[in-house]
Amino acid sequence: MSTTLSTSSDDVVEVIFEAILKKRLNPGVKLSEISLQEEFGYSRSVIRQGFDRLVDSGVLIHKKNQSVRVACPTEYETKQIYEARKAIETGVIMILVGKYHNKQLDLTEIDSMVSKEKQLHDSEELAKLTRLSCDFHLTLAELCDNKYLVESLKPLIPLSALAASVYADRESNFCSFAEHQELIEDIKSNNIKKASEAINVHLDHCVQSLNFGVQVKTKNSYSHIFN
Amino acid sequence: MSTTLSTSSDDVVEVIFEAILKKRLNPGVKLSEISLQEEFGYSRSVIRQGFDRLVDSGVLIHKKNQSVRVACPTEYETKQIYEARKAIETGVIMILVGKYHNKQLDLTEIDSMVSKEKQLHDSEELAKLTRLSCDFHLTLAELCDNKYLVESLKPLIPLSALAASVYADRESNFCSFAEHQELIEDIKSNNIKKASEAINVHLDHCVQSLNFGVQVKTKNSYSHIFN
DNA sequence: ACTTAAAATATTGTATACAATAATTGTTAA
DNA sequence: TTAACAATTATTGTATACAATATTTTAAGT
Repeated sequence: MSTTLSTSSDDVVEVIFEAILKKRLNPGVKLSEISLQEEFGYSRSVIRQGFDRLVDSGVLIHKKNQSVRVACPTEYETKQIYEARKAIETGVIMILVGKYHNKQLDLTEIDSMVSKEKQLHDSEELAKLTRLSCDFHLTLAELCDNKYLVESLKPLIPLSALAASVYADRESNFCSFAEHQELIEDIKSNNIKKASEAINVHLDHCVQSLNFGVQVKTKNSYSHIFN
Repeated sequence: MSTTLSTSSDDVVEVIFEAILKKRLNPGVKLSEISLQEEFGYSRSVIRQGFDRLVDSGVLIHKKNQSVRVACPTEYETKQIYEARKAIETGVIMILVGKYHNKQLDLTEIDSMVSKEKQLHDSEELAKLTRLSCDFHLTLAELCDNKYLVESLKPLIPLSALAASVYADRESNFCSFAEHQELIEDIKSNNIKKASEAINVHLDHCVQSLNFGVQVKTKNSYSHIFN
C-alpha cells in the first residue's frame, strides 16, 4: 500500500523489484545500506526504509545486525509462494469473470500483452518474455480494482521470479503464454469453473517446470545491477 | 513477514494492531511520532519504522508531511477488504480441508476457540467476542503453515475491525460464531464445496450486517489507548 | 602451510539534529 | 463576531553521529 503522496523509499522498493524481475539481482545477494547510499543518492535512512518494507514483504531477508540479503526461496517456500498465489489469483479470476460479464472490464490491454508474449516467444527473447509474464499476472490483479488484493499479490511476483532464478532450467517454458491466452479466453466465455481451473493448472505447471535438484549458488557484488 | 530476529519496531506494529482490535484506537485518530515516543520508550526512528510498516499494510494512512492516521475504511474500501478476504480465506479453507483429510491438521485449538466464542456470546461479552472472532480467522490461516498466506491476510483483519468500528451497529451479531462452527464442521466432513461456500457466505454476511448509512466520526486524542 | 586468536575495519541499530512543511495561534480589520 | 492573514509552534523528512555488533584482516603459533 503506497503512501498517498509518494516518499523516496518508494523508489528504493521499485528499483529493487525491477532489478529482481530483470534478473540483475540474484537470490542471496547481500545488500549493504551504505553501499546503496551512493547508488541511489539517498541517505542511509531512506535506503533503510525501503529495505524494511521489502523485508516485510519477504523479498529481502534480514537477520539482526547483518546485512539484508535478497531472498533465496527454498523448495518448500517456493511451493508455499505458489500455493498463496493460487488462492489470491483464483480470487482475482473470479472477480474478473464477474466484471467481464457485467461489461465492466476492458481486456484490450491484457490481449495485447498476450500477443506481445507470443511475439517474444517466437523471437526467443526469453528474458523479456519472463519479465512480461510477471507483468501479466500483476495486471490481472490490477484489473480487479482492489488495492488490497494487488498488495497481497505484489510481493509474491518478485518472489516467484527469485524462485525461477534458482530453479528454472534455461530452456523450459516456465510460465506459458499459451496458458495465459487460454485463461483469457475462459474469462471471455464467462466460464467461471473453467477459468478458475485454468489459473490453478497454470500455476501448478509453473511449479512443476522447476527443477529443485539444482545446487543453490550465490553472488556477492552488486555493481551495474540497478541501471 | 517479521524479521528473523525481532526488531523493536515489531513491538510498535503489534501494540497498534492490538489497540485496534481492542477498539482502543478508533478510525481516523491522528498518531504523532513524537507523542508515541514517550508512550513506548523508543526513539522516533523506531516508532517511524513501525508506522511505515503499518502504512504499507493499509492500517495507517500517511500523507506527506502530515501525521499518520488510523485508517477509516469507506464503504467501497470495506467491500474491497472483504472481497480480498474472500479470495484469501477461500484458499485457506481449501488447504485446510486437504490437510484434515490427510490427518495433517489438528483442529482442537480451533474447536476450543469456537466453544469460547459461544460462551462469550451467551454471557454477552461482546467486546471479547469480537476480538476472539478476529483471532479465529487468523488462526485458520496460521494452520495452513504458509507464511505468505498469513502475511496476506494479517493486515485485513485489523482493517475489518476498523470497518466494524465505523459501520457495525452495537447489537448486530457481526461475525457469527454459529457460522464459524458450521465452517469447521464442513472442514471435518471433507466437503470442499460446502466449506468453500460456507466461508464465502460467512464473509458476505459480515458485510451485510454493516450499516453504511452512519455518519463517520473521528476522535483526536490518544491517552489511555495502549494500556 | 594451516589454524587460531586478536586487532582492525565495516556495517548495522538507534538516537538526535536540522531543515522543510503543516498546523495552530494570535492579531487586525471589516 | 467573524474572516483573513501573519507569526508562532509543532511535526515530519532526511541526514548524520555514535555505540553495538558482525566481518575481515593480520599476526602468531603449531
